[in-house]
Amino acid sequence: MPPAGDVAVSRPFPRRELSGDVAEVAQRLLNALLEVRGRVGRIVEVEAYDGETDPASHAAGGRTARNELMFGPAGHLYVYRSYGLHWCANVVVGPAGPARAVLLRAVEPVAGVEAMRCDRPRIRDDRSLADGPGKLCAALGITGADAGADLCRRDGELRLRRDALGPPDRPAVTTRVGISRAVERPWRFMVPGHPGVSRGRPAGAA
DNA sequence: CTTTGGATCGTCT
DNA sequence: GACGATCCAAAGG
Repeated sequence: MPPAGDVAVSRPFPRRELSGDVAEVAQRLLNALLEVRGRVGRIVEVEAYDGETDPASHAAGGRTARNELMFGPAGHLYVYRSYGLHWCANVVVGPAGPARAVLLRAVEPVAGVEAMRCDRPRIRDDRSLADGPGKLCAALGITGADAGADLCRRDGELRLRRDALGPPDRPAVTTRVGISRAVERPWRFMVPGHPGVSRGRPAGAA
């Protein structure tokens, strides 16, 4: 039996499932596999950002050089630098035009864990390797050089995959983390009961 | 367990 | 010139 998360028993994430209501697409991405040059994580926490209609989105102010990728076709990677220090990764949601995207906030490491530990030597507990949007990129090795990558290709260095484990029937939902506008929208989705979700407190919480 | 402050720089006002 | 879709270590209960 192959180990859980083995990309050999997975298939490309269908691009058509990455278009439509951004909150629904976000939930569809839960439990999908993200493979980056041999390292694999299972997506356990995401947030939806609804383009120019969403005051918390990077696209709220319209098209700029930074957010350009968000306006493009579904299935590509939008990467940005947070606080001048950390990389954060989004899956662009279709159709092209509205700048919808899903922020990947946490993955459970399932392959290439040695390489992740090697890149993050200060992390003692494997549960903390990728339980945050910046930590996820550090663990998987995602940087600005990966911006624009097509995650739905069979042969890419970065691939979004689906295995036998589908999205949860009833994902956990809260408001989004770390934002100051549109804080009331319940657009953070998590695999229920999973230990590997980020530490951030939802916006709008007491 | 929780809270706090520092790091650090591209982007847009 | 201000502000982040953050992380970490240190200090306090």
